[in-house]
Formats: sequence, C-alpha cells, structure tokens
Amino acid sequence: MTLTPTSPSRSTYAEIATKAGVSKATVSRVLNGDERVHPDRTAAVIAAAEGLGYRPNRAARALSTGRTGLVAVVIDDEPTALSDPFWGVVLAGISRVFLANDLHSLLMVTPLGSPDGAIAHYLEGGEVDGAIFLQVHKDEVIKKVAEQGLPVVLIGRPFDEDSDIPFVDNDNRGGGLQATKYLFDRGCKQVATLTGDLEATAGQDRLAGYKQAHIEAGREVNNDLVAQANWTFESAKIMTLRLLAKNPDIDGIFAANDIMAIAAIAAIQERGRRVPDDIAVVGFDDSLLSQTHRPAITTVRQDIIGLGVAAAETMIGLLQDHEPKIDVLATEIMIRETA
Amino acid sequence: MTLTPTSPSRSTYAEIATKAGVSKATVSRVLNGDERVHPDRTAAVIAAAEGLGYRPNRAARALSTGRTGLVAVVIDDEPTALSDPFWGVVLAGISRVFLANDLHSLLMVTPLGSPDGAIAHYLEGGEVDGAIFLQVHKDEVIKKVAEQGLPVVLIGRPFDEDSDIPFVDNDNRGGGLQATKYLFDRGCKQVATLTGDLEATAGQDRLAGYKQAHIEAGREVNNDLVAQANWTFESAKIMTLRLLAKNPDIDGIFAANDIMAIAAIAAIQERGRRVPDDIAVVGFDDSLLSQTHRPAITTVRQDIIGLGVAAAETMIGLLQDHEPKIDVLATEIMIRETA
DNA sequence: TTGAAAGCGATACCAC
DNA sequence: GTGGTATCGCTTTCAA
Repeated sequence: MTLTPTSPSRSTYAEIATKAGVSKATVSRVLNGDERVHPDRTAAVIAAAEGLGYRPNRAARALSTGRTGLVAVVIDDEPTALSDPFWGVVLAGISRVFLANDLHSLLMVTPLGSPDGAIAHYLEGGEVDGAIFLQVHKDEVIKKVAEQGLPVVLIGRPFDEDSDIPFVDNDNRGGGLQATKYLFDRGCKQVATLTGDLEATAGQDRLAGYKQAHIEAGREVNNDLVAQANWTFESAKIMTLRLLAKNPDIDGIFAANDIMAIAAIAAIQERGRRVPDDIAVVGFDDSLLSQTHRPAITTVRQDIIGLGVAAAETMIGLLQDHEPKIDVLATEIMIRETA
Repeated sequence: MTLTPTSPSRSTYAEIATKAGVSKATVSRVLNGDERVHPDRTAAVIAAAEGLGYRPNRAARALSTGRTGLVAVVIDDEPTALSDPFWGVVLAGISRVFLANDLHSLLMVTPLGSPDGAIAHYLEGGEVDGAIFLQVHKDEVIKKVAEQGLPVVLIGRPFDEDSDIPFVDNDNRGGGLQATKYLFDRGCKQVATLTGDLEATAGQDRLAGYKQAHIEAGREVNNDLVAQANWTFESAKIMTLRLLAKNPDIDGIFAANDIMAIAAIAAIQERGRRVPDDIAVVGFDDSLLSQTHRPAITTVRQDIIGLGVAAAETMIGLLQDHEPKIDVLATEIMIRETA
C-alpha cells in the first residue's frame, strides 16, 4: 500500500525560537510550563507560538519521550459484542475523559482468540501507552499483555479472582440485591430469578445479589426458583414457562437483564397471569427496551457512561504511577410498571 | 500531568543492520518491500528482524514520513448518539478494515458544536491522516476540516446536496421503496407512513422511497397518510392514533424505524384492530427489538457493518489518492409476522 | 544495488 | 536561566 502524505504544514520550535529570539530549548521549556524561564521570554515565546498557530507534533514528542499519548480500547469481535448499546456508551465515557486529558483512544475491534494473536503482538509493540479491555472473556491475552508491563484496565470484573489487574465494574451484586429486596418489600413471597450466563461475572454477581437479598431478609434460597438462562429472550421464555409450571405460587421474578424480563412477561401472560398483579417482574439494564415495552419494565439502572469515565480515569492514574483503585459503581432501581 | 514512560525496549534498524551485516538503509528498503535489494541480503535482513522480534516504531515513521497511520473516527456527543447500537456495529466494521491495513482508528466522541471547537483544531493539526464522521448534523466543522485538505469520509448522506465530500450510506430510499412496495404487493390499498425526523437525510430518503413506490405503482400519494414523527415511540404512537382516526380504511403502515413500528402496533391494538390481519406494519432497521417483539416485526435490514467497511475502504482509497467512490448499500426486507 | 548521512520535531543533558 | 547539541527510529536523497 502506497500512501501519500497529507501536509498541513505547521510551524515548529525552530520558527518559534527565531521569532521570539530565543533558543529551541527555551521554547520547549516555556511550552512545557517550566517556571524558571524569565517572564519576558515566556511571554515572547507564547506570543510567537500563538502568532504562528503552533500545534505540537505528537509523533516527534512520542519519538523523543517514548510515550505516544494513545491508549488502546480493545473489544472482542464477537458478532454480538458491539451491537450491544452498552459498549457505545462506555466508549463515549472513555473518549470524553481522554480528550480532556490530551490522550486518545485507539479503538480495536478484533477477535481476542489466541494469546499470540496480532493484538497481543501489537500491544506489546509499544505503540500505545496502555490498554482498556471491554468485554473480558479471554483472560489469556490480557494477562500476557499486562505481564509485559503495559498498563491495563478492565471493564467488568475479571474471572480470575486473584488477578491483580485493576478493573471497574457496575455493582452487579448490589443491583441484584436491590431488585430482589424491592420485590420482597413489595410483598412478594416467592421470588424466582432468571440468571444470565453464569460464565460471565456479571451473571454470577447478579445471582449473588439475589441470594444475598434472601440472606438479609432471613429467607432460604429455594434452588427451584433459580432458573439458569443465558441473557437471551428464548432461553428466558423457556425457563419461565418451566418455573411457572413447577412453582405455581411464584409472585415475583428478577431477570438478570431486560430482554429476559420481557421474555418472562410474555411467558407469564401466555399462561394467563397478569403483570404485575399476579407476578411482579424486575429487569436489569434500564435499556431502551425497558422504557418502550408495554408494560414498561421496572429495572436496575447502571451508570454506564460512568464505567467508561472510571476506566479512563483509572488508566490516567496508572500512567501517572498512581496506585490503581478498583471502582465499583452503584446501581439504582427504576420503578416503572412491572413491579 | 506528569506521565512516566512505558518502555518495552525494542530492537531498531541499527541492530538489525548489524546482525544482517548491511546498512540501515538496506534494512529500510527490505522492510518496505523494495524489490531492488539482492535476494540474499533481503533474506538476511528478514531473518535478523525476526530473530530480534522486531516491531516498527510508529512514531519514528510518522515523524519521518509525515503520516501517522491514524484516522479519526468522530461521532457527535449527543446523549443518544452512541447509545444507538447502530454505531457500535459501524465502528466494528471500520476497525476491522483498518486493522487489516495497518491503520488505526482514533475514536473521538465529542460535541461538534462550533467550527472552531477543539476537534476542528485537532484534526487540522496533522495528528491524523484522515477523518470519518458518523452522524452528520454539523456540516460546518466537517466542511472546515475538509477544506484544510484533510481526507474526510462521511457516514450518512450529507445534507448539502452539492457537497463534494465522499460519503457512504445505506440505501434509505431503496429501503422505503422496498417496504412500501411489499405492502402493496401484499394487497394493501391504503398505506400510511410514519416518517423519521425530516431534518435527517435518512428520514427524508425513507419518505422519498415511500413516495416513489406510489409512483411506480401508478398511485397517488395521499398526504393525509404521511404522518411526520421523529423516530420516537411517543411521537409515532400519537401520530398513528391520529392517522387511524382520520383514515379508518388504512390497511398498511410503513414506519421509518422499528421503534415507531412497535408504537404503531400498540396504537392499532389499542383501537381494537389486528396486526397484520387488519393493518400490516413494516419497520426499518432490523433491530433487536424487531426480532424480540411479539408479533415479530417485518422490517428493512441494512448492512450496517458494511457501512463501516465501505467507509474505511473509501478512506484508504483517499489516502492512496484514488478517486473517492460514493457507496450506497442495498437493503433487504426481512419478512416476519407483522406484514 | 548499496551505504553514508541529512533530516523529521521535540526533549533533555550539559555547560555556561 | 539559557543555549548548544545529541538523541529518539525511520526515511530518503545523493553518491558511489
């Protein structure tokens, strides 16, 4: 591939130096905020730079400092991944923080398959200062990259409990707790749950919250009421029908996402029962679906943009050698019509 | 902000040159595919490079060539923008093509408000080789940037008819035609439409397709059947109720997106009529909603990932000084339950 | 066909 | 405080 250069010819330190009557070194000092330069010269340099419409050359700086100002944002390229509106919002959060800090996000949508895939290779190549991983399923690659010394932040609690890679996540457990407790408070006696994929930590954590609500309420978890689904409409509908058949006295369902809540409602109505009068349903995500569906879904809201913001801030911290903090963002219950 | 460098120390041309017993210049030639180097030396250089696990330094190359290998992907930072799953998929398409061509996408989610905002400034700064704009509402910035000589590709037909900025888009007009024609073919006599926001070219084009279907079928467009909505559930529901009240003999509705199709169905059912038996409904987007909604929505499918791919390919073409092609991607009708 | 050497633009060390 | 200068890694004349 032969590419021709774009050349919006810009000014350089040399020109500023000449115009301001100082050396390149002084220009550098002023432009990097060195306090020790004489005020007069500082002013002269600034004036010259502005007069020339100076814009720094990132490549030159990167070559000189070894830092690129670029952070990779990696998302696994599964068919479903980026079509989940969730990720777009997370990206917005990341981008917003980075832009304000003179960093840039390099978006890489790619299969994270093998640890020695192109990405690992690339990330280790020093072309970026750090990497944020969305949608963590392939711990291998990430571990490999992190071990190479590249600052890494995960979005979503990693699988590996004793991984020491910093991450940010929504409080999935707290959300599950909130939803289930809300159903209890509403007077439900028999609350079932439709779990997400339990291979995902979000699925695990939401279920853990459901269980914790029982403990806090002094109730026993009845395993017959825990239906393992996998985030999809189909799985949830089947499991709900099964739940209803086996446990006719169910009066509440906590679905680990909104799509499954919708499926549950469909199943409940097919069986001739009413939502929320006979059975109350709470979803998770506060997705667009939950708002437009009739009846509108009561659901757990996550601070999605906050996830991106937190991840970006954590990355900036890492780049400044701060201790990484692990952020878990609070959820909020959105009460609508189904519970 | 003080940042410490990450330093995965890598090998350079100098080392390869020494190891292969040639000069740096020859290393450069070989690694850039210059045919004129003697096969033996070529082999030696390649062997040395592999042996050292050589990875090129993008910054150095950029400094030398004036090209960064980076393309900005800019999306307007409106609350709703990135939460539309559409964009995530487009990004995936772009990223995929770029990664395969050794280019990278710099994601910038930012308000495109004023032409002299930070972004325009940044894009003109020569930090990227080109820019792809998603969600075009603010022609000003884009025009400004393009005039500076930066290669620009738009996703979505621009407002300005005589703009000569290359773009890629779905065939919104063709999709509207397809949907309406399908309703006619199905036997509908009175087909109404719920338009999107007519400030957006997608909204305009889908409506134009609806009208064209009438022309092709030798029918008159009845303006009473054209209800101007704005993509939202609420607007569509109100407009549908109004349509039904005014035109009791409506037997088909083309909604310019799936959410509005769902709203139309809700309204129709509220009025005690059946879908599709009394009134057939076709949506647009083939969104997740259209699949999970009951009844499942018959809708127009767009090649969304194809949009991203086409945009990326067009950009690559521009960077190689090819004539830009304007891509309009075909749509396909997905027949489900509502029509 | 190959090598030497001069940049690209910014940084940072070393003198003064 | 300030200036000179080597340096980062790669590309690209220019000679040979």
